[in-house]
Amino acid sequence: MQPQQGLIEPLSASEFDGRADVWLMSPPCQPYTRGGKQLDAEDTRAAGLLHLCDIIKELAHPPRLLFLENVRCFEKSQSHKRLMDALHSQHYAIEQFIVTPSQLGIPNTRVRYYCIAIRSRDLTPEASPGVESMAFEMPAVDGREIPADMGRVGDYVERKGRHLADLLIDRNVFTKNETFLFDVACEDTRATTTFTKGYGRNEGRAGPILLCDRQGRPLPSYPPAQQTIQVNGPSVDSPEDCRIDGTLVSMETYRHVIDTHVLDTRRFRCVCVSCDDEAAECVRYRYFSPREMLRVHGFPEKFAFPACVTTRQQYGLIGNSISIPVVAHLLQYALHKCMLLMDGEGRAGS
DNA sequence: GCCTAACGTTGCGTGACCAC
DNA sequence: GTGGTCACGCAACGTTAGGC
Repeated sequence: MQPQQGLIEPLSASEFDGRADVWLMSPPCQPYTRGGKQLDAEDTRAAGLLHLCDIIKELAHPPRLLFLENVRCFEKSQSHKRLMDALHSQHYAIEQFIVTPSQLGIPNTRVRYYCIAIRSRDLTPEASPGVESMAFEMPAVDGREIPADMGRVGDYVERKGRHLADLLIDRNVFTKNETFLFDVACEDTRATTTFTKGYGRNEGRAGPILLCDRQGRPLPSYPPAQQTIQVNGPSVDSPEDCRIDGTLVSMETYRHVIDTHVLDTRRFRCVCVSCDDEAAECVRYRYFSPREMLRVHGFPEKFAFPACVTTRQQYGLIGNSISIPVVAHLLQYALHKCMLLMDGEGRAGS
């Protein structure tokens, strides 16, 4: 089967019916993200997903597994309600997750919403009751344990190479933003904020920056106290009570998922570069390299962009990407449940 | 009211490329 | 050489929700 590119809206139900057992979806996030206007279903970029919601209701042979990824806040949207209605109409069993790579021991926060919908071949509502749930924990997969230890940023960064010096951030960035709390990571840091599409060009506001020396080599710990004027700040996603489909999720439940700054409260800091003595000159800050970002997102070491893709484009693509370990973990969980369901069907049919 | 985060957005300048 | 088009990068700016 060849990959195809095109609009979803012109396609009819017959072009989907019975064609695939698994649908993997990552619809545009702009209608739902806090960074946008949150036009939800009114945003033209939601049209493809909403069309698929209508299509699902019409299918005689719906996919057995449907997997969807989107930003946090999608779960509060009208589009989400339309999706749930469509899945309920086809008697899917629905599980929803709001999780982050830090729950798999990766020192990075990237809170995302995931929906896993599984459907039995038996069309009776009793067999697939359409139950939905929202979880803030990584599910266990076939009894395998989830890593309990949080990794260090030092496990993901490059330590050698002339290109590291090219990643140094101009000091004017810090003098222009004297009160801004940068997310400063060092080798020992065990939590970083989300890398976004604008990383590398939005003056350190689109993700974490790395403490380093003049050659861009990462430093193991934070600089002396006189290098900073403020060391505690708000996390990227502040804790809050979250109401999902009428159910209030407690702050404490949500907090441990999104509030990873409790792991390292020192890392949000204003960067003061006014002191230009020799000691201060030894401490610099740089962007993470595309390779380092790829590692944090779980891409294999052999992955490489085509030569024609500029560094800026690489930042944009990786910042707009998914966390592969998180998606892989949830897909393993979903496929394992599908296998169990098929086994049950086999026994029932024999 | 101010500050901050966020798979932002928009407008403008620049350079490459092509046709004339 | 000139003018038009396009892609790209940069910088400034907008939006919304939530914390303090």
